[in-house]
Amino acid sequence: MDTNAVFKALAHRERRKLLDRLFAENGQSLNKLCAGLHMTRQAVSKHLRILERANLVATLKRGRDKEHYLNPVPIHAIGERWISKYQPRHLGALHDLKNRLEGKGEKRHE
Amino acid sequence: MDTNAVFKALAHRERRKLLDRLFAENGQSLNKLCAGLHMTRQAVSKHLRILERANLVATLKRGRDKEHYLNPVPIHAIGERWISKYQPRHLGALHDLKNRLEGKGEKRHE
DNA sequence: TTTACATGCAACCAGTTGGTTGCATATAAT
DNA sequence: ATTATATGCAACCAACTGGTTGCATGTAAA
Repeated sequence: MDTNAVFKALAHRERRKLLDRLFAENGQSLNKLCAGLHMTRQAVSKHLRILERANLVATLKRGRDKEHYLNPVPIHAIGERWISKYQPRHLGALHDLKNRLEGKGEKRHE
Repeated sequence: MDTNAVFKALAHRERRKLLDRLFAENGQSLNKLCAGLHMTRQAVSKHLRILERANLVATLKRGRDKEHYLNPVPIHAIGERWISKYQPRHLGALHDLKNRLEGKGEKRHE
């Protein structure tokens, strides 16, 4: 998985909004996804291509529409490998702090 | 919290590497953090400022050194509000899929 | 077969990003 | 006091990003 592509894809409000919309209703067409976004269809298309390259959405051409489907796997992977690393895993922040002060090692990722 | 600033700050390999380094050893000085990165100290300083503005690192001037401390809170917040939303929360992917097919609503964030 | 609609593609452009170099400043060490 | 070290600041620059417009193409509807 291209972690960098995923982070870069997530680093834009409108793209996160698009994911949000697909989460709410999967399989929407380009035109449908454009509604309410303050930019041209072509701009939205570019954003969707970025999400697609990051493997966050998959597409399916059906008739003259292009359906967009959310793929949660890369987000899950980032959560697992990246986010959870920085979080208290056991009994809250105090326990975590204690671990750090004791110098206990942690697995590193990426 | 400025979610966008955090995502943008994370959308760069070297900046994630810097967080990694601070996770491994907190409180490092600018010079120490430069070691092994293929760019000038000034560039690293810029990256650190971006992390600082996103509230991902806090700094403390001590003598002629500037110490950098990791702040895991924004990452935690993103994990809570953003990442976990896209993840199976209960008994694995099948359960999650079942929920979606049943059209159960989920809280939305941002 | 026309006409309308959904999308694709390419050129272009302004603003941002990510890096550099050069110099200034502040603190520590000799 | 002098020298060395750690950092700060500003100007500059190439490359990338995020948007536009204009036109082409493919599919559905009348």
